[in-house]
Amino acid sequence: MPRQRDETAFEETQATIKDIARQQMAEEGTAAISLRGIGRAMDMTAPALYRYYPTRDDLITALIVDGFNGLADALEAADVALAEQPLPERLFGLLVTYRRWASEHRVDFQLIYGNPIPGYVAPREVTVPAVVRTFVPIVQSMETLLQNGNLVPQPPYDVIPANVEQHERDLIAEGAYPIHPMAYHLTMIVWTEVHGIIMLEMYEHLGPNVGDVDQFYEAAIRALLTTMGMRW
Amino acid sequence: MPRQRDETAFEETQATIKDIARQQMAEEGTAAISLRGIGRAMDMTAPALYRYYPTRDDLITALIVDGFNGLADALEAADVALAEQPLPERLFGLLVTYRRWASEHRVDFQLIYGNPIPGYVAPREVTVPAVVRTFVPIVQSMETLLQNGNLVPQPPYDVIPANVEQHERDLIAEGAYPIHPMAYHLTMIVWTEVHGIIMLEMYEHLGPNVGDVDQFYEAAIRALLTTMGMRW
DNA sequence: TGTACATCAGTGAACGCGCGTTCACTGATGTAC
DNA sequence: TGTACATCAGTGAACGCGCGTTCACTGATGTAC
Repeated sequence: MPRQRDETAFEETQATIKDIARQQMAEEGTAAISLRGIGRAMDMTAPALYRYYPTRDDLITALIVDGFNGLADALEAADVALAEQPLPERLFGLLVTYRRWASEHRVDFQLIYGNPIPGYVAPREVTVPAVVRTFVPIVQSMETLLQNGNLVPQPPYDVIPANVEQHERDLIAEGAYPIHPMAYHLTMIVWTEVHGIIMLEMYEHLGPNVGDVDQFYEAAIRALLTTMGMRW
Repeated sequence: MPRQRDETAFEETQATIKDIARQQMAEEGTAAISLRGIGRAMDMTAPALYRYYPTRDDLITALIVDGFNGLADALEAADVALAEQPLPERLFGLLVTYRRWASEHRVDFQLIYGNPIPGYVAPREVTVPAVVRTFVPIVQSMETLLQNGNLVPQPPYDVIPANVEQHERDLIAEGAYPIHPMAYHLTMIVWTEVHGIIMLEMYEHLGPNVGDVDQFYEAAIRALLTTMGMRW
């Protein structure tokens, strides 16, 4: 056999490329990602990068997948770490982790949930399964809470609007992931509040208004869960 | 006197430039704004545009200011239109207007609250007063509700976290805009939920999950206000 | 143990492109006399 | 009523730049014999 390529070194270089890309995005915005720029920062010529990613868009896709997986990993790890906690605190801990991950990985979060990069379209077959992973721990936690009676939906959260309920039922049936629509629905409500705070914070709109975002976040989420019917 | 420039025509051309810029952004993303592209669409050469905006960044700033003012105008108009309604429905109507404006002016909303355009920094002295205008109707409505006893903060929303309350008090004192911190605080909580739904919807993350976003939004906001202590 | 060579990672020049901006200019137009 | 001219809007060529991508190549390296 003739000379073979060193898979370890190859993957390390791929990782370096992604790291520098993330660094670039952190400095200049997610749209500023450029192969020539990465090459410059790596003391390599741009064409050399084509050995590692066939195209700029493939690099972006890899970064997006990493993003979703990073978030999912963080949530799954937190879920394990919180296993000893009472169930309500465990869900709360997951939500705190969600925001912490976002603020520690600003670029990845923007890549995943912010404006798309101009001229780039994420391939759905890659991203959809990645998104699902980030939902599972939270939805599952909500489902367990409902089953165990730690969360007893209170008015007006005990009623799901008709169209929404139908849609959520269909989704659950399609996905063959057996949970109660209420678990799904309450997750959606919490998720939107979580995202609102995170995104406003990320673009500097919330900090100036509330000062201590940590405190604001925890109070808002606890209040929301409480009024939904959480028994702490 | 020699020939003078036609102010009306001048402003019309400025407006056309902005319209086409918005159209371009709608098609290619907010970052895709380009003077050459606008020129092309207007059957004009790019340098001609420099008569109307001294620089690309000035055009973007003009678009951002238009955005904030458009949202503020819509809210103020809605506030007037809802004057006959009971106070709680009036606030609710404002919040519905907020989201409707966002979905009818996606580009402007992204420009205002989404990822910043790479290489562009909004001048704060221009944007800050513009943002304030969009808050006033909602905060004022919240304040009136509190004063009239239509909104009686319920636990756990009746307590503002210490640091947050201090910050909000300071802001109110600075701005010399006399409202109760609770009005400000409850506005922040509602505002973050509103934004979470809008931003997730805008980037296609919410629709696939709940189907009927109108219904989801209205139920979520009504539930939030109700659990805060609104007496409809 | 020594040598030929397949395969590797990376280079450097070049392609065509679009961008913001500058500059000297052209031709139209309306006012002043 | 006719003409000179200041000012206008817009043009076209050019600047320097950075981008993604292609291509033919170079030199290193490790394996096979």
